[in-house]
Amino acid sequence: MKLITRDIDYAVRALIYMADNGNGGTVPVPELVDELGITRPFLRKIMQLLAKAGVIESYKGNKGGFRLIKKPEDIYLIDLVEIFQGDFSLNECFLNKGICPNTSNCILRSKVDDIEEKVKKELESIDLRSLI
Amino acid sequence: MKLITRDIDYAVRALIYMADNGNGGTVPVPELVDELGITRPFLRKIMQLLAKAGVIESYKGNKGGFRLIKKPEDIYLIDLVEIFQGDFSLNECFLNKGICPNTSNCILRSKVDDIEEKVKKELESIDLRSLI
DNA sequence: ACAAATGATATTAATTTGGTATCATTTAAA
DNA sequence: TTTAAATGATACCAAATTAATATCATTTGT
Repeated sequence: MKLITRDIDYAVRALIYMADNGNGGTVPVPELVDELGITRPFLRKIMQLLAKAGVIESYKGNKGGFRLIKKPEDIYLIDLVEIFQGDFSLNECFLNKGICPNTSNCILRSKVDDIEEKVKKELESIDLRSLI
Repeated sequence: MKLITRDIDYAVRALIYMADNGNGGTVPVPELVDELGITRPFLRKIMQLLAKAGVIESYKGNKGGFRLIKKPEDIYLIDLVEIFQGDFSLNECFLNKGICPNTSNCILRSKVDDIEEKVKKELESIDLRSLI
């Protein structure tokens, strides 16, 4: 089971590179591809998502690229997890689409919910700055 | 991201049913199928794995079935997770098969490792008895 | 002998994840 | 004003994982 999927991992690398090397200006995807060794089309998709989510902003056209909007210390791992995976959840009920007549299993759910809360708090406490 | 996959969920239901209704004797798969609404071939595979792992034991032939070996209070959620998913790990390095020249990302790894440890401790603290 | 069970294993189907391709649009600069 | 270099949007494809099925051999109580 992966907590950090490949797109999140790549997003972290890209954002860290931008924080370190952007100097307030834009960084184009081809530069990130060269520096990070991530394939271009996949990284483009990742950058587009980050832009939609308001973590970076895009500049189209020649000499365009992406620029960090938020400060690294204001970007949390939980944000990236939710951008790429939707609402964070370790839990899910399998029995017949949600109506669970099985009390014992609902205990399982609630225990997993507790774990989920703790993991979420951890992810909320890790900001990009602390990863540089 | 799922912490509890379908096979683990089904295993929990089956084991709880056996603990509640087995009375020390064997419970055949067809009975579990009727009671739990899980498909037969899938449940058989799950039971075989649990038997190989030493959580239950099997009796072949007519009037055969499966019987709990361990007491419910000695079966932990971490055991079931590892039976069906292998060693528990939330972590993985993506960059070029492991040799990671990127210090910043190794910080990410170590932070995720910390979270993993905490989740593992939680899973080690939940036994089947507490789910009944 | 037979029916009812598991053992072992191969196969298929569905879902998710990872990755690619294409074309339109925008923009700086020669 | 043309061109090259970039992103936007979106559709598509491939690989991996997860979920489920199918089949046949073996065992065992009656």
